[in-house]
Amino acid sequence: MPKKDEMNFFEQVFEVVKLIPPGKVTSYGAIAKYLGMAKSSRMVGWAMNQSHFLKDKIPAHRVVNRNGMLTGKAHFENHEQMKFLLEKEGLLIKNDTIMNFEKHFWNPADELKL
DNA sequence: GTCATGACAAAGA
DNA sequence: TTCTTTGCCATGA
Repeated sequence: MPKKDEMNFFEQVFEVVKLIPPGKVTSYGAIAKYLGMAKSSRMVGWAMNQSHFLKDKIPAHRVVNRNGMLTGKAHFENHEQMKFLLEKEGLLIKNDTIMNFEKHFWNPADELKL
C-alpha cells in the first residue's frame, strides 16, 4: 500500500482508468464523480496528461469528454493513435467522435459500485 | 501568497 | 441548436 501522501488524486484517477475494460470508454466527469470530485473534472484531464510520464500503461484513449469526442488526441504521440486504438477495440470513430458513445460508455460508479 | 492554465461540464444567450 | 461564459480545483511560476 502506497503512503497516504503518494495516493494523490492522480493515482486514483489512474486506478480507475486502468480498470476500464477494452472496447469501453468513459468520460472525465464520470471518473471525477466516482472519485468524489465531480466538480473537478478538469483535474482528471490533468491527470491524463501526467499519465504519459508514468511507466504504467494508462489507456487514456478510453477517456473522452462527455460528448464522446477525442479531445485528448493531441496529447498522444500520434493523433491517429487514439482513434486507432479505439477502433481496434471495436469502437467506431467518426470525425474524432465516438459513435454510439452511450452504448460503449463505461460508468465506474456503476461497474465498481463504490 | 497571488495569478494563470488545463485532455471538462453545465448553464445562459 | 451552436457559441460563449462561468465554475471548478489542483499545479506551477
